[in-house]
Amino acid sequence: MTLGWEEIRAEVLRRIRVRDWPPGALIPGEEALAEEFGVARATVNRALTALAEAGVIERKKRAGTRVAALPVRRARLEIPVIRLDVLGRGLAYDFRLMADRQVPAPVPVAARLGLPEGQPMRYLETLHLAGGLPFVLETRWLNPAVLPDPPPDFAAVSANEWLVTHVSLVSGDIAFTAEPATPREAEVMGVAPGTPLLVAERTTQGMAGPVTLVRLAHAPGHRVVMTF
Amino acid sequence: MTLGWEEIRAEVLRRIRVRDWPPGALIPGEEALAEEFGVARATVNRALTALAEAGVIERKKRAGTRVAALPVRRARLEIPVIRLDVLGRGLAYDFRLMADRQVPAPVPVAARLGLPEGQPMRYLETLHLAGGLPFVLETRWLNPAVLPDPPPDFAAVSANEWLVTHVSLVSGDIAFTAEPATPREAEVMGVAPGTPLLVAERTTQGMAGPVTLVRLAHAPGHRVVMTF
DNA sequence: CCGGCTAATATGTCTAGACATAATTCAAGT
DNA sequence: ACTTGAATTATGTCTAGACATATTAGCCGG
Repeated sequence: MTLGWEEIRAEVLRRIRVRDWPPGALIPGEEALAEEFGVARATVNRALTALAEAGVIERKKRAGTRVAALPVRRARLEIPVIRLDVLGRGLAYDFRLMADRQVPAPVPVAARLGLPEGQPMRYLETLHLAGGLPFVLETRWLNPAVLPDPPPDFAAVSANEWLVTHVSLVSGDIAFTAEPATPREAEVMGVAPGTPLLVAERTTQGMAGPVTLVRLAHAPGHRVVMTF
Repeated sequence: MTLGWEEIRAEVLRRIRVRDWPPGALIPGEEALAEEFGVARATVNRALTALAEAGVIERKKRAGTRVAALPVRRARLEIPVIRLDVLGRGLAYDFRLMADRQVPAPVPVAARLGLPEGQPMRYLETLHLAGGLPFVLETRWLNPAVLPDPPPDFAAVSANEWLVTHVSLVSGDIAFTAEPATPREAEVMGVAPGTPLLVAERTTQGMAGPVTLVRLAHAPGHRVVMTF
């Protein structure tokens, strides 16, 4: 039986786990491991590269490879389109466009996106429903420069989904916070004002500049789950 | 100038972004791309493998490579040890061990970890401080089977940090929720009961079974930030 | 028309060898 | 002592070719 790179990764990981190679220790070079396992150096390299990406080891040219002393655990969050998220929970999906206006960007919004203050923006408020009940209230500021002419009908396709399929998003970030429901959120979602809501705030940048700032206020009890 | 795999990845990504290759479309095979870019197939493979890991494309043997129709955006969360998280914010770190008891596992805890009900467990309550102010209240159930004899002094090293460096964690998950501060949390953290708190609940499994279930209640206003 | 076998094909992985690059060590030279 | 530069070394990447594996398309017999 001949070894593949995944088996080598597993074996190296095992030795780290049983503290054969304790945190901070230097592990043998690729050449030595290749000989030990009877494979080409490239195969060892593939395995170690994968472990480095996972944060288990740290590699430096000339200095060699060492076991990460304080392994940074990385969790991956897959952010699906809201519709698929709901369907994935076995619930019926629907949404309602609650507001759609052209408004000058308020200062905090403009600042977050790096746009001039007062720049006209599309403001959208969409309530996503799961099984007929409020699931997420989406409050979105959209840079109209990214929209085609004529603009899409966000009452037919949710802005969430239209953007994913029609705009090339380059980078962005998400921040999760716990916030008391605003009066508006309380009213729309049918909860008491001040109820703790899990809020995700996302900004995204496209190729041609800032695209959107969106606040997703999740219904009480919502859990965002990640595995590592 | 000769092309490397990162440049090929960038070029393929560019073509996807400008919709040269729209979502759902089949892109040329590795052989064809290799010829076009004047590199070996392995180099193209390296580039495409990276894009597939990022969720931009989907690859299947025989069927070829196609642009992901609904690109699932993946965000990565790096979970540092709390001490480093605080120091990284430029604040002084300290912690206080508020409780340390041996208690039979309550049903929900035992169930979440897959341990028999009533199993004796170590219960730890640690308040982490940033700049002298409450930062996180850590409520931890720890499987004593993973502890050495004699057990470490969690008043000297926080359980959070001791576990990372001394126990090989194999897998686990994190869930974020927004919850009203319990009376205990309100008292310890100096906030009004019911204040929305961002709560992270983590379970981790080691090689020799379940390790710990921990609830991290973050001070109001805490943001968990991820980039993608 | 359908089920199953077979051949074709694109990706997945491996090898052996080469050169590139970064980082460290150590020897000069000022 | 301090700086500069060259040799060394481990990882990073690339090549050309090979075989492995999954999946599909098509053929063929019932």
